[in-house]
Amino acid sequence: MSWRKEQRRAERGYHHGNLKEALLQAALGLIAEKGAAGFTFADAARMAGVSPAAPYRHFRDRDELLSSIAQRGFEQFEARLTAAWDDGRPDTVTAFERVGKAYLAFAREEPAFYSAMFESGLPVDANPALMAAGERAFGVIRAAAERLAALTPPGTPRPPAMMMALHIWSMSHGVASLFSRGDAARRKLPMSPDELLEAEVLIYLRGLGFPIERRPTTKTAEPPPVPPEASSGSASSPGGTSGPWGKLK
Amino acid sequence: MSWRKEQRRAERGYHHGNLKEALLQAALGLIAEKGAAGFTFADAARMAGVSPAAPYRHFRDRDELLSSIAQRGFEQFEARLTAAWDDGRPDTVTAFERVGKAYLAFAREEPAFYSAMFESGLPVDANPALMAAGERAFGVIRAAAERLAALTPPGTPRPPAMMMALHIWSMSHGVASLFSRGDAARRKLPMSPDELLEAEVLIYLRGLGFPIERRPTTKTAEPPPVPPEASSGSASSPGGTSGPWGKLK
DNA sequence: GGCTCATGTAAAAGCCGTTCACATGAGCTG
DNA sequence: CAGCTCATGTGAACGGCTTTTACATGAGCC
Repeated sequence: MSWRKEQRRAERGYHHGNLKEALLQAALGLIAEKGAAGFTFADAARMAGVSPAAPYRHFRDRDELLSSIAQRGFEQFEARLTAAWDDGRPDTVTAFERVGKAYLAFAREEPAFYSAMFESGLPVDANPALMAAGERAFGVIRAAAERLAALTPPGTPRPPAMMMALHIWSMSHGVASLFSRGDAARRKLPMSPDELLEAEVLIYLRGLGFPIERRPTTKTAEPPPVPPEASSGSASSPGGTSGPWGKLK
Repeated sequence: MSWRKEQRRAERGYHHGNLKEALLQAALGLIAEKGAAGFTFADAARMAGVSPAAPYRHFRDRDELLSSIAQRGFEQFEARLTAAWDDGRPDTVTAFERVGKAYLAFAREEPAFYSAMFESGLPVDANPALMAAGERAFGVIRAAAERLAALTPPGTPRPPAMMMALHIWSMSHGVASLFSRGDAARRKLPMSPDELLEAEVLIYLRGLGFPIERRPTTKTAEPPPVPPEASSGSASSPGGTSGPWGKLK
């Protein structure tokens, strides 16, 4: 019955060699499976083949492991947002849209990180490193908003970039939390979360004075804001998703 | 040492008389204090002065108690949104703004309910009654969006009301989750969550073609969209909060 | 007055987080 | 290579939580 543990130990010796990393990986899998709340320190230890007390050599407590994962999550999040922004290429609005998509994609594809980052109830402000990592991720959005704000058409007042960034963040986060995760994703929607967010952002930008076309067919001087690869996984809108609400009504 | 328990029992007899309600109230307080994750079935029992097994006579398990609270929360949420909407009085845009404010106010003033509703990780779709209650609350936003959509100025295409409702919901939820709750509320912001959401919604509506003034001073035919009572608790914008971004920049 | 059944209790099993004394062996030092 | 040290892992134990089970109580009804 317990030969398994002996076997494990025979395979790897008394010392694990890379327990910290193994625990992080195990936790990541467990959180993805059962959520940040359901994740268990003991389970992670079991999965790594060590005793329940072993993790305490690498993390002060369960929360510190969770924080470590959240921090890694923010770092990967920042990297993905930065890649999506691509310094505003090929044009600012297109890149901006891509950042929003990347936000949703991250929430969808990295549920464990997302969960640790936003749904674990961790005291963010108690951990400076964690807060800084989150700040850096938000910095990508803010930088993009700054570039976008500088682009407001002449004649229209220039919105504060910080406010724009906070608006975009709240839209992305709202859509991700409500429609792009877990059970909520199964809600009946007239459009995909990606399309929903895209329309939302485009309408918002038009409200700021940006010349966004109202229908997929009519175009302005700017190139179409959605690159081809972004249409993957989208069930509706065969006419394209470049307008604020595609072919809907 | 244990005379307390005896005393309790002496006060109320062997049977509690209203344990279910007492447990719900106790849980509400505990969740407000320590979050939905930190709340404990045993604690609620202790607070009600009964043994740890007693709650099982009224709730299948801890999750069912949590679900009950979430359901009540959605009902109160719906009531508050309905009151804020006030059937679109005195004008549609004003009432619409008030609904957004009510969303944030609920998140702020009823942290326990909000926590159970949106942060507890409950399997919403597994509980039809809970899902229905949530649907009814969202119905208020949808109804408001329908009225607003019917008001789009002539010449501009009419947006799908459902999409508008989802957009408004995601904005409200995003702002509430990120800036209006717990530690996140302590983040340094250039404006209050209320102002942030108000500006966001107004810019969005302008993007849909609604004639929203760009500055507090310039007015259109519609009355100012913010009633006096809404400015309470707002630290900045002495010039009023009626413009999409007040006196900022 | 006596029955019944909803409601509460005590005890126990199984899990988890956390701590502590102790075991192991990797790597340095001479 | 011998021996020492210290990081890393173990086992046992404590208290707390959830949930189940057998038993106790007494409110309401005939």
